[in-house]
Amino acid sequence: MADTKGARTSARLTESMLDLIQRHGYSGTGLNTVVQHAGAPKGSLYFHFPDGKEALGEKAVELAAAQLAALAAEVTPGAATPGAAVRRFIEALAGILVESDYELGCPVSVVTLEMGGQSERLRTACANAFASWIDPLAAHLVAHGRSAPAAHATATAVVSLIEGAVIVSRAQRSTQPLDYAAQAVGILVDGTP
Amino acid sequence: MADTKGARTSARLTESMLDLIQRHGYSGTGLNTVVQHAGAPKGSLYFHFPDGKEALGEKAVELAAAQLAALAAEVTPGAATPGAAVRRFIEALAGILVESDYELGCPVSVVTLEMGGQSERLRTACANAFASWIDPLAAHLVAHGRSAPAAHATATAVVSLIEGAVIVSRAQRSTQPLDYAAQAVGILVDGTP
DNA sequence: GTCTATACGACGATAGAC
DNA sequence: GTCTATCGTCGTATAGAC
Repeated sequence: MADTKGARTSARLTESMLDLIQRHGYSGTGLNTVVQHAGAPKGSLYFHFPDGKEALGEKAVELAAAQLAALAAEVTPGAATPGAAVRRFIEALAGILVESDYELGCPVSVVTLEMGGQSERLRTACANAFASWIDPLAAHLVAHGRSAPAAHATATAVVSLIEGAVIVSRAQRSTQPLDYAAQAVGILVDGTP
Repeated sequence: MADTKGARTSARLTESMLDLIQRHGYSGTGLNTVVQHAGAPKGSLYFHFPDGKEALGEKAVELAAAQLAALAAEVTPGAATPGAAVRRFIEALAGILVESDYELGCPVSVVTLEMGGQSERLRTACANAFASWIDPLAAHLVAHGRSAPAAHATATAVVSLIEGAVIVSRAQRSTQPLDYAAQAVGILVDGTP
């Protein structure tokens, strides 16, 4: 079971990195804090992540992408229209934001803004994370009759809108911007207010 | 002219802080780097900003708000519709992004995400910055016949959309997400694709 | 108003024992 | 695989001369 335990330590480190990035950003998150938060042995960090902080950040971004995809899969089935599905997703995000007392922001956004110009590895990870949200949504819109180019454009705008609304909501400590984003999504995706 | 020189030093420090926050985030920007970038005497920092980094960050956020308002005032007059005005603004942002080789992100977004949960002072400064963009846009929409609540909702969504599109554009090193945002703004604001 | 010097902690990362 | 100890650097902030 040595591998299993090692894998769990690695996973806990990644989860802690993700949680702390959401709260304090990438540069604001120290590796000492990460191992402490994970309850992991400090000496194990560079065993599991020989490339150091950058590799850990990359895994955290990938985990964030997977977690939000899972949230979408959990919350959207049964929605009447694509727009309704997206609005359910936005409501779920608003719930997370309120539960955390507006301390959780999007880790992909903040890593993009802090490290996009300095680490090609992290910038690519963030670009892939955004694509992992845009592409399935675009495919869903195509399945509902949109042309592929229009679907891609709309899906990109919807992801951008949600991303921005999370930030404005956090700044204002209110879910109002997310609510307005949900309204706008109805117009953009379903064509009805 | 002692005051004038002091004021210029203070202004240069604020401008440098703003520039560096856009590139490396708040935590990633060291005060040593700021004074060096500003060509300012190191000993002068805590004379002009007795409250230290937090005060400097606050001024940088306020400067960012003013600079983007000035950009809007420069670029939007003469537009046929409110949506066309916003689209001109988005094109200007895309130009800045390309000229900087995708190194400049929104300082308000990144400060919100990094420090919103830790510094009430910075969180408030960011909320005020967002409001300073939302409120005039909402007023403009009211002047074009919208009801006040609808105008506020649409203006908030538009600012969120632009904010998010800047981030996604930076991650993808492409202005495409901003272009799609401009299309979506046409639908949301003017009601025509 | 600005200077130099420095306090003091946290940072990421590494070495070598076990 | 994990431990402790530590390296060198950089961070913010302060002190006291001028």
